[in-house]
Amino acid sequence: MENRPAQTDSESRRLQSAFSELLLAWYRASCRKLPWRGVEDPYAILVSEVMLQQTQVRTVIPYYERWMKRFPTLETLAEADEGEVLKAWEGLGYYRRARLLHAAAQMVTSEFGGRFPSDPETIASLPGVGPYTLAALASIAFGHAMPVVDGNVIRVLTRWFGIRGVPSRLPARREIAETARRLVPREAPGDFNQALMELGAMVCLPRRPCCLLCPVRRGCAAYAEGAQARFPEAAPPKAVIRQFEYAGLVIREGKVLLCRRGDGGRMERLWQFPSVLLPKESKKWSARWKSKYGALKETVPLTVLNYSVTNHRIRLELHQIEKFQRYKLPSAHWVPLAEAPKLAFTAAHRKLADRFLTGADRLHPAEPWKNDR
DNA sequence: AACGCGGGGGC
DNA sequence: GCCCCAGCGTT
Repeated sequence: MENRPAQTDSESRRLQSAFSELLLAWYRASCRKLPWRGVEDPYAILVSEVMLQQTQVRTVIPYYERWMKRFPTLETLAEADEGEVLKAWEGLGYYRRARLLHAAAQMVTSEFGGRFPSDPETIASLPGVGPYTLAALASIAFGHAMPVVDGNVIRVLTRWFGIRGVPSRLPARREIAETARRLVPREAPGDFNQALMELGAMVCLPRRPCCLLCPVRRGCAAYAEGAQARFPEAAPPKAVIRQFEYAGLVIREGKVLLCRRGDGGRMERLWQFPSVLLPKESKKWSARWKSKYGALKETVPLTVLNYSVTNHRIRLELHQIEKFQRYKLPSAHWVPLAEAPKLAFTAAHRKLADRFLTGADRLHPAEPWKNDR
């Protein structure tokens, strides 16, 4: 199957040469005003690009504003401690991004004397900077003609050029990358790249694209065939894994028992209530909880919360534990209630904390039990 | 080359 | 409910 537009070759070439100019003109006339648009500081651009990895603009905006207020320069970020960095990222997800961004700031400070590198190879060596972020930084901040390929670009190019195949697989991926490379102009590559992404975000939508508003609908293979919905080809969905989490709320003497998640696995270094994760719903959860944290008595069910982590669907039950005997505390700490809001929680446990920790010292403090100290 | 990783928004 | 999102690092 040929991957090219439905027009003749000469017609196709003519339309392709007009593609960049029409797209740029559209972008300059009607792009959104975003907090990082028009910014020249490479650090600020890096922050925005890392936040925008797999995260929608709408979600990123408030985080970006707060972040730049708290860490206005590369140095302030480099000097910050990890807890504060994670707190600023709390709720944004993919928490590894925050730690890699932190590491990148420290690397620029320590290895490049605080001067942000401008050559692509050095930019690529920064933690958390992959092919996309490299191209975005290089083109937007430094004017290098490097092609960005993100979800928006994949959708626009597969539709316009009628590129078949699942984009995450090599044949289609290679063709998309090559197409993007051919299109990116020497002049204003940063604007062009942003224009391509803006088109994908505002016009060439995953479902119900607004083709009548599209500046480049002439020449679009999918539009010509009415086949917008077939591009890009979807990969088979991943199986959903169901899990059941049981968390305990233990409060005593104005302190709450909290755990910090370890390295590796998900949501590294974030805080949560002590909990166990089981593959099945079970009334015997407390036995598992006991072997992990300590003996418990007189539990009171408080609430149920459903949430998801990638392809895991988790039903989370929170139980108040009135009597608790600690004998294992691998990663658990007694945290003063006033300190809990300052810690970075996972989103699900943050919801529990906001609901059950505020003013909790005035409720039912758990009682000492047995020889617990 | 495939997989794991968050959370929210839109329909 | 399901799909998607300005991807990256690891295996």
